[in-house]
Amino acid sequence: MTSTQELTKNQSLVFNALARADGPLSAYTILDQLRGDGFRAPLQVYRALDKLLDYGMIHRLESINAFVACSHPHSHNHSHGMIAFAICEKCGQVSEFSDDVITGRVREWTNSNGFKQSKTTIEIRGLCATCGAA
Amino acid sequence: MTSTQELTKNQSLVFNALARADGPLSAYTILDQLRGDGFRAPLQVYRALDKLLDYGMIHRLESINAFVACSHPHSHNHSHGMIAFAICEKCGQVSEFSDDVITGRVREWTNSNGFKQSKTTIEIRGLCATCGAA
DNA sequence: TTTCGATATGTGATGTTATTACATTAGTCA
DNA sequence: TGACTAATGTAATAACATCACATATCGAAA
Ligand SMILES: [Zn+2]
Ligand SMILES: [Zn+2]
Ligand SMILES: [Zn+2]
Ligand SMILES: [Zn+2]
Repeated sequence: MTSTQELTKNQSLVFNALARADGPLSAYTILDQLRGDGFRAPLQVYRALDKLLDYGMIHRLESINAFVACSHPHSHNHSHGMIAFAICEKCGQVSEFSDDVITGRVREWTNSNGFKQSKTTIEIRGLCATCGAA
Repeated sequence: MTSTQELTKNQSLVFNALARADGPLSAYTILDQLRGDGFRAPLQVYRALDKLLDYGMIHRLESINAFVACSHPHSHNHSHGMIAFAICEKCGQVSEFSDDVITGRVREWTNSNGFKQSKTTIEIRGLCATCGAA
């Protein structure tokens, strides 16, 4: 499979739920939203999420146990660096960005410590500009 | 309270469990270790963990739902920057470090985006030097 | 076209992590 | 003492995730 996927029925349903949401969703929230489409069990959601993560179409936010559609439309890969997420704890808005300096510093640390990195999580929690101004 | 704490009985028990462990522990693993000391319920552990987190004596590893004693002995605060963790997925070893450049870049992003940061998670998962060599 | 293997799906049960709600106990300080 | 706060005990429940097993779908090889 290439980076542009032919999604299965369940994968499409889960991806569309995330794509139309205005923020991250938990697996169980997705399940509830898709009950009308025949979803009955958590595993139907988790299996689709796993594939979508593989394909790079969504991200998992470790610090809030939730999932979000990738905000880089039509380019479902981040080959050039680690991704950071800024998560608003009030409205749920998630901003995704990549910073080469951060990526480089992490690589320097892992290289000089012999650590073989497989996945890196960078999540900033706080208040977005809108919510912080209120 | 200052940064050097007089811990309560439960807080001491939980902290000591983490301090003597060779890696991160889940709340329920701590609970099981402390049953002999009279612990019966998860809340006894979670309440102690919350306080120890407040005091900066332990850290929560969001990506593995586990807790680890701070590896900076006798200086339970990290006032000068964000902390990153390198977590070995084979042996569980956790290395804690702080990088001013990373901290600075995150601050630059939040400042220029009006984002009011409250807590930042940086977790690198992979294989430590020992496990990666095997 | 039949057979086979790989992938996807359906479903119930179970495992793991964390919180709510309420009662009780222990220290602190007018 | 009485009033207040912090800490603790306990049961129940909520929230998140996986296991085990059965069934279905699809494409390639024979
Ligand atoms: Zn993305
Ligand atoms: Zn917001
Ligand atoms: Zn620390
Ligand atoms: Zn290791």
